[in-house]
Amino acid sequence: MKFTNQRVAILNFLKGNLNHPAVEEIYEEVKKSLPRITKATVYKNLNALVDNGFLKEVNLKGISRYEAKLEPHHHIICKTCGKIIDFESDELVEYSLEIIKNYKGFRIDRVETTFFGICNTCIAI
Amino acid sequence: MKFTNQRVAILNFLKGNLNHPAVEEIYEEVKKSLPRITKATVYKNLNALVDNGFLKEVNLKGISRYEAKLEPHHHIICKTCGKIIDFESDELVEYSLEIIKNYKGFRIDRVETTFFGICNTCIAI
DNA sequence: GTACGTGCAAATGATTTGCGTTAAG
DNA sequence: CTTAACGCAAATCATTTGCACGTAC
Repeated sequence: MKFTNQRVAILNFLKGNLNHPAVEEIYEEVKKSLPRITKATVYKNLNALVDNGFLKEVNLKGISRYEAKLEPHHHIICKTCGKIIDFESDELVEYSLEIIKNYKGFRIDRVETTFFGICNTCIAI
Repeated sequence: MKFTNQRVAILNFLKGNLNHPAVEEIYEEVKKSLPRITKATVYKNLNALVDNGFLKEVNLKGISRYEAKLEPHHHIICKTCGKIIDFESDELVEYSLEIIKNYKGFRIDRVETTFFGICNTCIAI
């Protein structure tokens, strides 16, 4: 995989953004430094970066969102505004894998927990 | 909400199918008993049934899939063939909610764990 | 009887593809 | 130099919408 300017710009933007942005936002941001980039290029690069393990994809309501945080972790999602927050708990990962250990029929290699609720901002409104 | 023939047919099909089918499959199946039904109607009804709590939606790789199993449960997904298996563990639900209990900033009301791996069928191939 | 649902066709929106050109290694 | 990636436009695919007609309640 070649590390083109476009790819580096996308990676750098995502390394500094913990909000799990969707394609549109990534495109708008990267366009500031690379005005000739197209959305198709952003799509191709996001797919390549995910396939090569540089990014993780989170799908919410049919829309792909991306994060550069590669360590196993969990997500908390606000059902009202759609905000996604990372939540780290190795303890929860280990407990989940322990629970599934004796399940026959699958070789499990990854686990993720998703919490749903309402964030404080949306509660206040 | 009115319980039309179309809605009942969709609900009944999903109550007898644990494979989390996508819209296309639901449409093809329901069409057998209601040949004049359209895919738009299936979409509208699936949305209505989810909104009214008769179905749950599972999104995998940007495609919506549906299940009639309403109790909190977890999913095991085969990364190779995409098969989704239900996995019940009240213990895991409780443990997860206990872990998140002291997290400030969200009022959590639901949790789901997703396990990823390879199913025995795909391992054998 | 009336509001809600259906069927049809057309629109939308996210994502992908084909291809000639460009640049990374 | 050679191959992968870019940019552009067109295509694809899931899903939604508008509206006249039909039917559950």
